[in-house]
Amino acid sequence: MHDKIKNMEDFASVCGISRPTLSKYFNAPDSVRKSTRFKIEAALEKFDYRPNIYAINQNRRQTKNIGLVVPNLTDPFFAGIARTIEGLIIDAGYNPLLLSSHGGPQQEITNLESLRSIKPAGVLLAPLGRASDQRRVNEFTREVPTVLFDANLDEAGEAFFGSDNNQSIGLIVEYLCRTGEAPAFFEMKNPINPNAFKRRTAYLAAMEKLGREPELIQVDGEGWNFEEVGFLEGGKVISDGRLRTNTLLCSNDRLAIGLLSAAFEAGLRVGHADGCDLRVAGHDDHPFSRYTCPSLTTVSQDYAAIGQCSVDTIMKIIDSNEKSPEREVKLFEGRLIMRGSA
Amino acid sequence: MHDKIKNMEDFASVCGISRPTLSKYFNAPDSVRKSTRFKIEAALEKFDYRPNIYAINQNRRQTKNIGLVVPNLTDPFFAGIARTIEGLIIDAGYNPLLLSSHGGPQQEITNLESLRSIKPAGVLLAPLGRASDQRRVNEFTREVPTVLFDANLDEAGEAFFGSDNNQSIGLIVEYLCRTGEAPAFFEMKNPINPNAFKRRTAYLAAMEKLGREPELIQVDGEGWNFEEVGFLEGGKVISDGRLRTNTLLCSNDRLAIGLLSAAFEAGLRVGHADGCDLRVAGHDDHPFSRYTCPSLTTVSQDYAAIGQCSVDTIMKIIDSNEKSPEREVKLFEGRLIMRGSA
DNA sequence: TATAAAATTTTACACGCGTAAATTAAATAT
DNA sequence: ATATTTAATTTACGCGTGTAAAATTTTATA
Repeated sequence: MHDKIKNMEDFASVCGISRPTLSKYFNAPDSVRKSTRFKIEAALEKFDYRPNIYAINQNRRQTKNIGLVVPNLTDPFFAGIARTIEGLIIDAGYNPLLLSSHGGPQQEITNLESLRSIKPAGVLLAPLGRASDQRRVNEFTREVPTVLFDANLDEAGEAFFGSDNNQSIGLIVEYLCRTGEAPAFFEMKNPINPNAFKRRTAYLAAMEKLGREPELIQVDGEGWNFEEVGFLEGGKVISDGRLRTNTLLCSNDRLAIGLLSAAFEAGLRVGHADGCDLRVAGHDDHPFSRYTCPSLTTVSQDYAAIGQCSVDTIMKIIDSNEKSPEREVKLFEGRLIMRGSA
Repeated sequence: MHDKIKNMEDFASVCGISRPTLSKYFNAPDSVRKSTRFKIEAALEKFDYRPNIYAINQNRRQTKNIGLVVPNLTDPFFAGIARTIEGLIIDAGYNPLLLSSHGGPQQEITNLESLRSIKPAGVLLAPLGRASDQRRVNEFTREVPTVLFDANLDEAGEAFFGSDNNQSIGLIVEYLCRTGEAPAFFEMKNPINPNAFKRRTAYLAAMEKLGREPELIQVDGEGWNFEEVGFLEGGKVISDGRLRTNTLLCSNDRLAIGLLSAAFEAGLRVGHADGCDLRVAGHDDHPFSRYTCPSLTTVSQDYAAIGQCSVDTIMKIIDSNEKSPEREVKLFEGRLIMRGSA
């Protein structure tokens, strides 16, 4: 049996080359002579050695770590985005570290703190939004190159990429108005997510543009348990007879999912077919929205593009090694997903 | 302004004590004299210093890292479990590292490899199951203290904690038989998850015990997109008139969610009320199962207990610093969650 | 083939901390 | 108050790597 390889020194000697050359190889295999590269790779076959990641990162100017913080991994929507972005980070040759804030501003800060101790080359942050501790998030983004996505925070980070709520809400409002009664807007009174405000504003603008009378149905409810809010408060709205239109546009799919459940229990038929009592639409194209009863008409966000753009940008910042003079903001268009509910 | 604190040496000098004493403090604040502790904490207020995590881990015999690998974070069920366990790991004074295998055996091995380079004190692994590369997983568990949960693998790891499928399936089969027609068992022909086999067997045993004729409805479909399988194949089963009973027990909630959607589109009324065409039950108490139409009757798994037990056990192994002679296996009972669908 | 230039490898030092062993200080017993 | 025990602190060394600068080898040019 071979001797135990304990460190790069040992491995260098069985390769027949010096340790620093090995170090070069591991950082960029093509940076060593082809003949030495073959020697190294032959030895790698025979011995099982891998560089100590702690020793590496202690000495590198920069780690190869990229932090990825999402507001809530329990939401399959964010879980899906996280997965996509993870893949992009790996493709870029970096090591993603996924953290969830679990809906809490304290956890969000804790995540950033623990990322800081890992000295990441950059961070992709989907902040909680309104609930975020803006001061401390800002503090963090001044120290670590950060790109925000999904939810914007005032002047935090080097760039922001998200959805164009004006366009996407406009799209579905236009569709709903064209195919039936004008929609009322169903949302939480005090939404956590800043996109919620944007969508409310976008709804009002879209209705005005179409010459329709807007109607906001703002319900109670705190926290991130949107389905429950949609179910409980939606149920009240239905039973109280507060609906003045047969069409509801929900601020997001999760509210819509709860609302659909409430409508079902109230015996209402939801859909655009003849004989239906109610049309319900959502926003986000949540993974589950295909399997609601009826399936949910919604607007999808272009998360392939948002993810790609976020990763490209953080890479550019890392490579250029300097803060860009101005904060880049780019919004991507949504796509109408027509299904059974509206 | 203060001088920049670059390392523990610098910080020790502004504290007025030696560096090794500081090191002791950071590893266990109570292990230093109270007077020196006050000195340190006063300095911590004034200066912002935190030990370099890479230097720490390079020198410690053991890191404080615990790997946590789940088969698929996109599934809110696992996302919820992961969150629970993460909290328990933090409470135990360790640092959780969450990785998802995204349903792929290759990714699972990649996750274990990347965990190994982090030299974790222990790993909690919910394996893919049948799809796992058992040989390589086993290899890993021989090198790193590992506790399996959710899905068992033959003799891998120091312990396994999961649900007692016999008990839980028995529970719901008994309930369904008692309150209506005996259930057929709806599942995938080639399920990925080993729990699926256990549940099938448990169903057969439960039916036999009750003196009923079992019926397996095994549908095509690959991968982890269970809702889609439930929807597409469930739809076929319904339209082909292959149902000989009005009661279906699904191998898991996600299949049931898809099936409910298919039943809805087929115009079937699902539920246990008069005039309903079909009863559908699931297994797992998936976070969404409350909001299906109708809400899903299911069996909840005791994940608080499974998580707690898994964490306690890995801690015990880490503390005792030795592999226990025999592999511990413990199964927890499920609880019937009665809702509208059955 | 000799020479210059470029690429590669080696030398030498640094990184920031953990920890065993030695020393010193505090607590307890006499 | 002194001797003894125990706890806290310091000395001294090592961990496994990155990297600048020096030395060497290879390649290109004449």
